[in-house]
Amino acid sequence: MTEKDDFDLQNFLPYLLNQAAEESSLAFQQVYKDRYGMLRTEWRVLFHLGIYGRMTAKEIGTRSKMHKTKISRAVARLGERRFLTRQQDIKDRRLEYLELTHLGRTAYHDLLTVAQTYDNRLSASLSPDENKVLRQVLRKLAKMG
Amino acid sequence: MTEKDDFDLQNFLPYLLNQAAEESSLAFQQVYKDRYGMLRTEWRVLFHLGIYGRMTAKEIGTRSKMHKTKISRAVARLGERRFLTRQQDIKDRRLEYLELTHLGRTAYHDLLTVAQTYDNRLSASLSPDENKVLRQVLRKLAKMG
DNA sequence: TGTTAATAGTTGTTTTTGTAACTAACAACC
DNA sequence: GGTTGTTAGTTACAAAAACAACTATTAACA
Repeated sequence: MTEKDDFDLQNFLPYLLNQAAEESSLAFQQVYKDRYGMLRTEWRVLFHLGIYGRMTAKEIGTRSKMHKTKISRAVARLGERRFLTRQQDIKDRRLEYLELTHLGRTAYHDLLTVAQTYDNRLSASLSPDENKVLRQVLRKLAKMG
Repeated sequence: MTEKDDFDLQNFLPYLLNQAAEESSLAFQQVYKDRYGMLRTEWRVLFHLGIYGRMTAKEIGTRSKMHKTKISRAVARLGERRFLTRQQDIKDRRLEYLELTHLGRTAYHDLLTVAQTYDNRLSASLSPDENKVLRQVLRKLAKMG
């Protein structure tokens, strides 16, 4: 992409990434939305706790790069619906440890199965090399500024 | 990703794609926002008209897969700010042909330059093979269901 | 032609998100 | 110990997106 006139929106990386991201998450979104009435921020918090275990909102923020207000709201909603419990740290009362309840773990495992199936389906449409390169490059891009 | 316990959020394609998309569009977003007060939908419409020329809102929708209400509002705002003109089709008065004004073309060319520089910078951080595979795979993913 | 269906685009209302300002608790340091 | 600065998390308000219902116009066809 050096000539001005050659420019194609379909080759502009941020645009292309966005299209692929949107398209590829649509079907999964349908599941967590229809089955549990969750938003994207909410399944993300659920998965962070499901995968990495008990942690604070701050830690979720560091790992996911989501803004703290998003996390705060997602946690509040997941708490109301009994998907997680919140427990204040006694030493530092600003901190709250979040942990999935039985209900939360059940939802997590259910969605995990869906996610895995879904990811496998996406992977299957790509060659082994495409898969490897894609994930590797995406991780690189996700880290840049 | 076959074992349940192996699941890593950082390897789940929809999540990974979203992270990369968000990160990679941040700096560009800053430019069209700060320089022209535009939203994502607005620069997209601007680019569609800049690249492909005069067309209707419907055609933009088909090409971009954006919902018609988003397009309608983006067009309205770009019109108010004199970035484009709207001209009703005489044969079919439901249709309106959209076309960039001189002001619109100026903004388009300015942002195009930024986009190209930006895309080049992203490309430069990847190998030629990574670049090729990435774009090819993203286009494939953007088209699937 | 008259009635029904389809299409292009808009508007109104509700959800979500983004931003900034806020509270509560702790830390640092004089 | 009292001031000042930080940090974790929440809340309030403004901006944007999603969704559904709407208008105006054309197409289809009995």
